[in-house]
Amino acid sequence: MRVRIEDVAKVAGVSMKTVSRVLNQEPNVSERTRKRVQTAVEKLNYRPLPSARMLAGRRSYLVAMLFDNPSNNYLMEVEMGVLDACKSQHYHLMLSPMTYEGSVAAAEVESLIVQLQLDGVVLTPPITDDPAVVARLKELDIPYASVSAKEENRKIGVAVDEHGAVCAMVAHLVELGHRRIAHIKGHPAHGASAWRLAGYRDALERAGLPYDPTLVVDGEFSYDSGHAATLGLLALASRPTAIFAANDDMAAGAICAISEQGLSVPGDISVCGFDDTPIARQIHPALTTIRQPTREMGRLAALELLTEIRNPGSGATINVPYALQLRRSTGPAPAAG
Amino acid sequence: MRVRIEDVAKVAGVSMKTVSRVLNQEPNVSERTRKRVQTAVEKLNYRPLPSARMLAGRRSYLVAMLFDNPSNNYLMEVEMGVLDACKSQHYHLMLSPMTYEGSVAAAEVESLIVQLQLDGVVLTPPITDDPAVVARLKELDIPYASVSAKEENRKIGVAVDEHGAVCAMVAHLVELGHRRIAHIKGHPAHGASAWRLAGYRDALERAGLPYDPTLVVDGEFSYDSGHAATLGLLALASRPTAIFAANDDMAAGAICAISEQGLSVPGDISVCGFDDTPIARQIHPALTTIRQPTREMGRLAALELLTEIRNPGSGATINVPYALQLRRSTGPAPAAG
DNA sequence: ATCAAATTTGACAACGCTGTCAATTTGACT
DNA sequence: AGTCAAATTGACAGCGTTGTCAAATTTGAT
Repeated sequence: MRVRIEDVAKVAGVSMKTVSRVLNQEPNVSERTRKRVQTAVEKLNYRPLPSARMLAGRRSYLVAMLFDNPSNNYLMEVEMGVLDACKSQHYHLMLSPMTYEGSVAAAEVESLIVQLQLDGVVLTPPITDDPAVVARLKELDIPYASVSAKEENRKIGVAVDEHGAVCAMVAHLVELGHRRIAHIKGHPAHGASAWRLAGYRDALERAGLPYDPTLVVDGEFSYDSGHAATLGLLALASRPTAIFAANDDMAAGAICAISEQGLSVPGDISVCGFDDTPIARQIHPALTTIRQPTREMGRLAALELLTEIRNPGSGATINVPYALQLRRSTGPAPAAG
Repeated sequence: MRVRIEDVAKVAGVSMKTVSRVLNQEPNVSERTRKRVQTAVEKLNYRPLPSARMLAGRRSYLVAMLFDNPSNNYLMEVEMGVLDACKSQHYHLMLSPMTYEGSVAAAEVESLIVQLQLDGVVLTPPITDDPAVVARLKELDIPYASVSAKEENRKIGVAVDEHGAVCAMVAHLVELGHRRIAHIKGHPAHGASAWRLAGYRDALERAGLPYDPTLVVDGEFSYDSGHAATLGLLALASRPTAIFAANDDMAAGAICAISEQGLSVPGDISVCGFDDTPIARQIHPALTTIRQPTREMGRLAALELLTEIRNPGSGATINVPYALQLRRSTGPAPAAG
């Protein structure tokens, strides 16, 4: 049979509550009784039952990860990192797909938190920047950590210097001699789209190149949107010699569109992406892109969250490094025509 | 404030116990009251508090999904399905990546089960066919469901008729006039590899075509292995006119290898895969492949597991349908040379 | 020795749910 | 209508722990 706190109390000759005090390192226990209780605990090899403490106490030792699937790959990587962190601190993870937007999502989040007594929440894009959800989280005063949130929504979490990364990428294209560099934007709901566009503009300016609005087209992070956007770009009177897509999927779509038009990558047009998802290595030519340590980001975000839970006010935002992955899809600009 | 079962009971006009019955799918509740309770649950957005049920019942209402990452995409789809099923029955999911093989994995599984008091386990390939893990699970006498396990390891779970699917695929190639059809095998640890090979052989036989061992080459489900295997095939004195790869990643590698050699798909060689992962639509030409309802499979496997937990002996294996996805990577065989 | 204040301890009621078992309703058959 | 068994529902007592608050003990100042 299971050893209960009552049994320990009997052996130690004290009340249940006193045993509980010792176990939870509460103050106001004399050294003598503390010793006695500890001896009894060891003798009986007693371990408190988690569910009973959760029920009686306040903490659930439960953390949720909220997501609205941006990409299976990305998500799985982040998830693995979060899982790592939770495991190391004896916390458990709840996964919660959010299929709705705005107020519906906010209500859903609230019920999750309240009903499961969550100790904290990990947010992944694009939920990181859903104003209703973030506002609700603040109202409920529950700790949350974000992965790649916009600056204004980011208190605790992890982020890469996307702006710097994009600048480095564009600088790489400029170095190869490109002067007409197009950009396919990401989905407007993602903070990343804005950063990447801003990085593109700044890099152009830094290189002394003009900003040409006709070279900046809409996309929404999907393969198809990249394909369609590129077709538009190719129809331009004066074609770009390089395309920087806001993510790899769109870059893959761009490469396909270019090939279909009988042009070569990178011979006629260089293409680069962002994220270094597996697809970057699985298309032809392999994609030049930017790698972020996705899994590590999940791990660090969760770690900061747990720190904050344990010690309110101590969580922070961590910056992780990006890395330019040069592959075959970028090359020297064709001789000016 | 938190919604309790008592509140739901009040709204539905029944007792707490009846609400509990509905939540746990217990028998002996009239359809009318069940509906009424469900409405109240939804209206209040109620979710049972895990620790309270664990404490009161003897179960943990916790199920784990064991995996040794075959592919992020596949895994995430299955996971979403499992999550669906769990949510509908008010169960919770534990994710457990298994990085080791054999006895280490078995020990890890055991400690998971014992420490978390798991009620059941969902197995995904290739763990479904890890003899040590399966044996331990049986010893511990804990319910488990498998997704696409080999027949001998499959008691409860879900599977597609892979053999039939492969036959259909090969028949499609034969219909297009192909006579020299190669096969790139999958990773030997996966049951799927064997089924797909068997399906290939049987389909050949059915079509009255000879089985040529030189046209069957090793692969391990990765893009690179498909690429390498294809190079070997192209170097053959008498090239195949079609390649059936055991999964999409390898098929993508095959297409890339063929293009690199200056040949065209499907003009010179047709290529087809298996799984219909996103990459199938993101390469050029789009891949003819076989789609299995991955997410639904996760859902059904979990559902069967929960059925078995609730009512030992009642879980079963479910067969789900496959679908041939015809795209641009297969076409008529080139005129015989 | 006395009393107030500070410290230490304990009794007991939650916490939110399910198991048990008894009460009630339903329905099939006289 | 009347009977009895089966199906459905409800009352209530735990499950093992912690929070609350009052009781007991110790301490320190006179």
